[in-house]
Amino acid sequence: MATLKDISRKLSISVTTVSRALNGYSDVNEETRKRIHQTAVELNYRPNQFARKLVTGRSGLAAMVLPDDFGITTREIWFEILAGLSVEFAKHDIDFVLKVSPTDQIVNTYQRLIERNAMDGFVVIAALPKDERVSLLARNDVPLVLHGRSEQIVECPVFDINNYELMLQSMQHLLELGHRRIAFIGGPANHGFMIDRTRAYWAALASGGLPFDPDYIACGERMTEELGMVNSIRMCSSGGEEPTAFVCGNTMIAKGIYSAMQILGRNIPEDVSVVAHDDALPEYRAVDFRPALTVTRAPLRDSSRPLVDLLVRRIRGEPVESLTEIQE
Amino acid sequence: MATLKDISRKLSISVTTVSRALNGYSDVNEETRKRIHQTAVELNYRPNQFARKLVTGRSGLAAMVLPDDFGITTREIWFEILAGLSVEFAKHDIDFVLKVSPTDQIVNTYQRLIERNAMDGFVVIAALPKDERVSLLARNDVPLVLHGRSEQIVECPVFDINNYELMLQSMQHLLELGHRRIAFIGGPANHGFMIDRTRAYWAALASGGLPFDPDYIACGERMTEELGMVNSIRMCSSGGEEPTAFVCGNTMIAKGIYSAMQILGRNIPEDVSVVAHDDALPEYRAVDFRPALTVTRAPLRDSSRPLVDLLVRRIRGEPVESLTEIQE
DNA sequence: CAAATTATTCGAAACGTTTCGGATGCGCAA
DNA sequence: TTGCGCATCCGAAACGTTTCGAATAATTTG
Repeated sequence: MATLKDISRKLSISVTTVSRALNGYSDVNEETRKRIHQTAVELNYRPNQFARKLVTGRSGLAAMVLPDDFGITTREIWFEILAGLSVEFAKHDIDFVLKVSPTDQIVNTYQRLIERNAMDGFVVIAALPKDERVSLLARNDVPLVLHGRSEQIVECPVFDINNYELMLQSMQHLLELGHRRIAFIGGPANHGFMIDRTRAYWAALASGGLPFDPDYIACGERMTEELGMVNSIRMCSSGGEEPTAFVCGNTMIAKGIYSAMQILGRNIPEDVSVVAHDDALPEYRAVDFRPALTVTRAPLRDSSRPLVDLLVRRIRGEPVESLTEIQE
Repeated sequence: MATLKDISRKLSISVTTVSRALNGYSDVNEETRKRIHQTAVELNYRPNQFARKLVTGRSGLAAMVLPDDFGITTREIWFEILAGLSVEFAKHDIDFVLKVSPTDQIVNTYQRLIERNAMDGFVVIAALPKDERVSLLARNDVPLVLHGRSEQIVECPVFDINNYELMLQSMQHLLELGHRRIAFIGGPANHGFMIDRTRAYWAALASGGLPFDPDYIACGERMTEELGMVNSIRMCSSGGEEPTAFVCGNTMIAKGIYSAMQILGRNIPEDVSVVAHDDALPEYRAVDFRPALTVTRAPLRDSSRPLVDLLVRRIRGEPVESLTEIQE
């Protein structure tokens, strides 16, 4: 592998100047810079990341730690997130490392990673209102970016979607269609996004002059087809009045409801309407539902880029105040 | 972060000795070694990977590059593989980096990674008989481990299952049950494992004195439920004689066949038998099939460890001849 | 007892960068 | 002429480790 020294020798120019030329400093003559660039290409020079890290403190590595039981979501969704992050980080010349850890060891894993000091930053998905991972990282001054808002007042960039607003939209849509019994099948109750959506659900009901029926809301640790299926069947066969519409936390839940309705012999959209938040996968895209599914969109794919951008800017030292982004 | 120098200073022992003590060299007194270890713990010392890399050439990083269209398999399967690798590499103190690349850029991605010289090794899954990735890595002397055999004579460790033998078992099982019309729904025709299985399929037919009917074999780039569904329906409704048994490339294909048979009103196992190779996911485990699915087992989960072990040993410089492992 | 061996320790160089603090030469104003 | 500012370049130190070669002291061997 060619090194700075090789270029320096070949051109009889000091290593310093070569380094500064390649890094775009202004105190090197345009002429020399050109020659240096040229020989760099000729010799197929690639900077040694490790030498660089040694002196700058940057490693060109970012990581995500995830639980081996998938936490709130599914393999497919995780993969989608991972793939997106990998691609986006690559654009910034950062290698993306994946750590899978037993669920009860997550914090330890972070601890070890922090101590080793080998990661430039972390992506934390599905932050809890009070999140131990977040406070640990923040305490140690390790850059991180959050998906989902956290109550803690930590200085870190956050990317989120406006869950309250999106939920409100879904509800209003259904209310306008004349629905009076609207069920909500969401996700894990303790997560920020679920709290926001539930608040919006209440608010919409209230604005429509409708009562809140606790039987019409379902939470679950994992937002899967199964969750949608099981809960919609329960709601439709409890003997009480059946809901005429469902709002779902994601499209997989909607898929589950579609199956359930088929089993129960209900027709969509004649007997029951289904709307969902489309955060999911191409295969689950709303357009592929028969009959079509109404959605509020904010696909996961689209969140990788803002997440990575925010983290990179944080790593570069931009002030955190400027680094919160809410997608409407 | 504490460094060797900190320990050295605190104990008035040279950096050299501290380093050698910590790395388990034999030329340091047991007594001093103990003291050094102790202060290392006290100071919470962690070796700086980058300094180490700079001098040893090892980075503590291993990577896998995968296509953004998932190649032959699905998100779930990829995730399962990734998770397994991450866990296993962690045991060897190696960080696992994930690179997702546009399918037509895969080789370029490898090229860049090789040039940067930042990875200790690579895992290559689903090697083709003549695989450009493999030859590129091998040519550049980069350690890699292969899942699936490659025709090329490259010096690299290989982990594989005995596809020929497993297929033979499945077929013999069905032949013993008296089946005469056995269909095979496999995977991508150009892959080594598929070639082996097809050979075994032929051999088994021949040994049972049965003719080979090209309508009874189906290949497909992606081994999904859909593949199983579409092809089994086609085979059962082509007008000709229907197969009485299916052998599947994996359990997802089997799942698709189960659905198809339900749609067509065929009963398993009365009307048709299904056996599969169980390489897949916990949710697709054979025991969960109703009625039960007969399988030859070699789950993906179990392959992470041998893959990682082989790669690590290769990186450490063990001779390659000893590094091929075929699971029966 | 001298010589050879062994056990233990260490100094210094090396890995490939970045960066601080000058150095040099030149043109230009005073 | 002197002094200043500017453009351009460079030497040397530093980052934290590993490792080669040698030094020292202790022990064994002949």
